[in-house]
Amino acid sequence: MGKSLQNPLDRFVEQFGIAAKQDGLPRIAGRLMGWFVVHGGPASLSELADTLHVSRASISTNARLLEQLGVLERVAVPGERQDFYRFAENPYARLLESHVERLQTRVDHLTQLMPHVDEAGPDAVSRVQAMREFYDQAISSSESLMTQFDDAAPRIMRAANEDRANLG
Amino acid sequence: MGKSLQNPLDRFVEQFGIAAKQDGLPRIAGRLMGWFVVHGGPASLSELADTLHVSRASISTNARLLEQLGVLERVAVPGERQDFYRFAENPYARLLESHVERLQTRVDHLTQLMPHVDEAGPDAVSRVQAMREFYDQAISSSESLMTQFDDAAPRIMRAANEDRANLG
DNA sequence: ATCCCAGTTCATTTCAAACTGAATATTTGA
DNA sequence: TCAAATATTCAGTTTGAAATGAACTGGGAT
Repeated sequence: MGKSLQNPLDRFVEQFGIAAKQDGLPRIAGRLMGWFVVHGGPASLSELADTLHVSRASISTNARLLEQLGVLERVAVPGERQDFYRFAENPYARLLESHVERLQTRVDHLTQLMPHVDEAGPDAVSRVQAMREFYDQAISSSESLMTQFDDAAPRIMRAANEDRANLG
Repeated sequence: MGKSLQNPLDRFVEQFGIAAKQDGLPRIAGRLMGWFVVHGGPASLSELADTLHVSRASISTNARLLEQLGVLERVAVPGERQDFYRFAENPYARLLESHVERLQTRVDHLTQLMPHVDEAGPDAVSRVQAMREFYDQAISSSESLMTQFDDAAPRIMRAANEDRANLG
């Protein structure tokens, strides 16, 4: 028998797991993300393994993956030896960044292709150019969306200024 | 021995196959799409099975999938019994539409969650709202991008006007 | 009416990725 | 330095989706 899908919170976590697979992430990564959206954290690995009913190894791997993506952050809890993770304050800019990177590699592939595509005829050239334009626009669009969610940009500028000051 | 990755055109097709997997499509669907971007078509199923070295069954299934997504179109070739596919004139608006649909189901999940999330505390409420806002913005962004690639929009408006005229 | 050709469907196989348990490494505290 | 607690890594297993071959269906042509 499967777990109760009655509880709306648990159901959401599972829905997120399914959704994750649709954009190429492991199911557990999605469930973790869903759990943290709801519960926030901080939570230890053992805790998570326990409540999501998966091995500690999977939790470890996938939590680090989400950390890479900027969705989770590792935090220390005073008097505790375990690692704790919590939902990042604002993961959205980072998520868009990863998305843009994926789009960019597509553009790179198209760029590599362009010098050779005329072999396939003039229509091929325009098809490839059209597709390249599409991805370029998609990137611009995502980048401008990023600025709306990016509270890191000001911080970066501040840091750069401080660096400059420290050099003098 | 793998196929020669020397030929830039073939390499591109394979790159597209890999990329497809990253957003949840079968590899063959990606390779098909890549092939059509370059070669345009029309091409018959047998032809495609032959040049991509996959079974006719797979080609059939995946070509129809891409037809669903608006990437390929079935065309008749005079004096030929076989079905032919070609790259759609402008698949990009359709692709964005599918993308928006996926985002929308996420929003739906969040909406279902909202009436129950206060159980998890006030922070949970704001986390969920923040995420919902993010997806809403992403949808708007994709929709406005759609209009740039949508040559159907004018057609729709024209149709609407004609409908109105016919009602009088 | 029958044969042939092409597309689809379906049961089975293949394969890659996810997940796991156990072993290893690392960190902390005594 | 050792022991305990925790995290990571890795080899093996499981799982599920993708791909296949064969059977089935339909639609023309002869």
